[in-house]
Amino acid sequence: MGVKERKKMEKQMRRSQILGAARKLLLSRGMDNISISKISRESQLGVGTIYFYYKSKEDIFIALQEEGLSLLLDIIQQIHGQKKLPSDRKLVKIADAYYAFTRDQQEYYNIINYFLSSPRIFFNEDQKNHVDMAGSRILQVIQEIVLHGIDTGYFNKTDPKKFSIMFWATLHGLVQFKKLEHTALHNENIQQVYDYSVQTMVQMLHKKGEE
Amino acid sequence: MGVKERKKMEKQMRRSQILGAARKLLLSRGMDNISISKISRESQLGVGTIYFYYKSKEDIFIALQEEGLSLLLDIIQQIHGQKKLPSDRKLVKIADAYYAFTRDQQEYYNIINYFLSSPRIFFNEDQKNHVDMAGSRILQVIQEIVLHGIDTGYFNKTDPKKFSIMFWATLHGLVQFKKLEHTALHNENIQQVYDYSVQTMVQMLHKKGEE
Amino acid sequence: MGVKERKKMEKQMRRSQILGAARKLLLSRGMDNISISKISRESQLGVGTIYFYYKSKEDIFIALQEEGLSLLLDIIQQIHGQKKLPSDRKLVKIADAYYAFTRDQQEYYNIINYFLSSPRIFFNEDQKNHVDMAGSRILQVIQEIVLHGIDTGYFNKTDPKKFSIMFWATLHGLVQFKKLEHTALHNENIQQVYDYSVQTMVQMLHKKGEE
Amino acid sequence: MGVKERKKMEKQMRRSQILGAARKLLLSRGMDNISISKISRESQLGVGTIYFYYKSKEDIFIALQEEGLSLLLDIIQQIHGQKKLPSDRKLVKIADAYYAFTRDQQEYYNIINYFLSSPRIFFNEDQKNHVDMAGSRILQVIQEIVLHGIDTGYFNKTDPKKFSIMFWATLHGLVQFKKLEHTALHNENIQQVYDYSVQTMVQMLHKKGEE
DNA sequence: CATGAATGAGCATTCATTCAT
DNA sequence: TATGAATGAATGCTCATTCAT
Repeated sequence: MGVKERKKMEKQMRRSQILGAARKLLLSRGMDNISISKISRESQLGVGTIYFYYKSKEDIFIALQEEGLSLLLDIIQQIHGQKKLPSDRKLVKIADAYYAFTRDQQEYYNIINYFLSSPRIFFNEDQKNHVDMAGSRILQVIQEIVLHGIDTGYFNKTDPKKFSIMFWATLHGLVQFKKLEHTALHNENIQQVYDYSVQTMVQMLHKKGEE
Repeated sequence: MGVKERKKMEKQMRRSQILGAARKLLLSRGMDNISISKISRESQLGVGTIYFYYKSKEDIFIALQEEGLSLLLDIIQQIHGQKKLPSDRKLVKIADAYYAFTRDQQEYYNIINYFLSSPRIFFNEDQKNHVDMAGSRILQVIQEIVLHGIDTGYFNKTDPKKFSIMFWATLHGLVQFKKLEHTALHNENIQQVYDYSVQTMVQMLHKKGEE
Repeated sequence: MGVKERKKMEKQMRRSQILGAARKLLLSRGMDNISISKISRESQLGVGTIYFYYKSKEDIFIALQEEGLSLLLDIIQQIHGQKKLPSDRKLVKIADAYYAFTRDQQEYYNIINYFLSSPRIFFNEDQKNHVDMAGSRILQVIQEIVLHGIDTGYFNKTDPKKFSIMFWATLHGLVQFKKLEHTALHNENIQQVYDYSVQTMVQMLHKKGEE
Repeated sequence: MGVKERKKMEKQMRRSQILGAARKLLLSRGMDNISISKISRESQLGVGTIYFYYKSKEDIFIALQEEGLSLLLDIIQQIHGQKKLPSDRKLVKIADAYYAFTRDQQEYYNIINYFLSSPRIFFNEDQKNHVDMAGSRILQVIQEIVLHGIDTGYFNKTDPKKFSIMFWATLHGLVQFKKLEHTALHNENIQQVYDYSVQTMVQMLHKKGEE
């Protein structure tokens, strides 16, 4: 019995050994520079071994993406959990947290972003469902906040689902514009635009005249 | 001098010959299927010749991106040029046109998106200035519309530049979410969210109570 | 002794378990898609276990070949057993049965064919005797029929062994030509050639003038 | 002009350099042991170079097969060209020549045989046509001989095409049985069976009674 | 007996790039 | 200028086999 458990532990360890190597490569060299043989070299494991634990390169990417998403989700849920915080503050804080995430966990952001924006289809139906559901949790949290704001009469009535998607898409789009700061955007500071946008969207939710 | 000019002309012709082949491959086979040797075959030019005119594959991509951007810019400017159209209608039409563009000119959209979402930095200083200016013109048009709306008292006062960037980023972000329609978005129709978002943003610009 | 016997039984069971998995893979996925690890997965046994019972992939193929041959032999013997059937009818029926076998049991046919047409020598002395005897039985049956035909004065005198080998080789060769039907054979229907050949060979056996 | 021709010559040389290496590997190690990288090593050329001259592994196989077929065809046509030889003697000589070919040019025989008997589909439609047409020439020669024999009243009337296919298939099948000589065939000498079969088939063609 | 983790050579193919002509 | 032959590293992935437990 102890044997079985140890085996299981070791298996877990190998998986994280592989993921560790992949993560290291991801963080140091970027998405386009990961290959199975590089992971093999980095992890000191044979290529066959990599394939024993992950049945394709995509599976490894998925695991990494899930890491990133769950990291982000944790942050967001931690904010969501602050019962005393009013709904609008929650949205602002979440937006800020996302901006910080894209800055501080750049490569995790990159990997999430990579799959979202690539025209290529990387994942089969199963994989897609698996991954996207993780991302869907984030949208759900925002939706819950909006819904709660509406229910308590704090926010105007609006389609909470549509609003949440717009909200998140706006943040997402703005972050991608960051690299245009000094060219197309003529030195307009993206972070300020980001703050402006968040504020604007949140104000939209507030009942006119009340405030 | 006549000689010099002819030489320059010929050089231009070769470049457009190459670009033509690349464009054909882009539109017919997609981004991931362009390689120098394929361009060589398609353009009836030697690989060496390709390299003489474009020093790397990325340079060709950049040129194609410019094409796509200028295509999009044309559409937008054509809308902008409709003097009789009120500012809010213009914004809606531009948004609709962009959505249509991402649908109908998918490969051009993909290549624009590719550079925008890639974590890598592709451009040297020269290329940056040269290329992104095309994208910047789009934002300028929107900005002009917003500004004109404010100046004529049609829109609320708001930072026109920041608003334009937000506006565009939202559209851009939403289009990228399209691929999540059936997973993370739980079958929420993105086009409807897109319309909702455009409407919402435009309404924000309108003076309260007036309309 | 009872223990020894049970051990032997269990060993047989394991072997047939492995063979069952291999057969399933053979019939469903074809020869080229069998690998030890696939057999391992299919049979619910560890790869090491497979190697314990069969010391190589080829050994498993040989076992499958035997299966196929014995399947074919059964069909042929069933025909041979029809006492009332005249010798010439038997030959025709056997030929037809073989043709049907190559069509309906394609993967068994493929594996038999594989060993027969491969330039490599797969068998060690042991395997040779063991395996080929199955094939040899088929020839014996034909030989018996021919011999009986001659003995009863139904057929001309000819070397029964040589004739049988020629008979079988012709069928075998023709089946292999099937894939040339639309190219080298210029749409000549192989089945018709097959029938023609069988008839021709059988007529050769008949006494001239009689019938 | 001289330059162009030399280039062409050099290109031819490279092709035969590659084919030479492939042939050498084929003859020394057998079909299953050829890989592009082995050809690359053997020919002292980079793998990329191989692919520059042959666009796939299959193309190389085809070239080799064509070599073999044309070798065989030459022999057969040389016999066919002997105007004085009666039709039956021609058939016997061709059969003998084929038997000798399978013995003396074993690896060429193996490669032809390999593709004929493999259940796998190696070639696309184009490649198949290309190759099989070469094989079809052999059958045509036999057919011509049979037809000529019939026309001159030397042979019985029979379907010349069907007969030719049967004739060749029988030879082909018998050669494949060679490896069973000491097992399934119980030491019956295949060459004798071969001779017996050829004689038998040729006699069938002769008018009864005349001879 | 039975396991299944680990291996690493091997596969066909693509590619951006160089360079002698 | 223009060519296209040559390169060889790189890719994702499979597989038969071994061996410590």
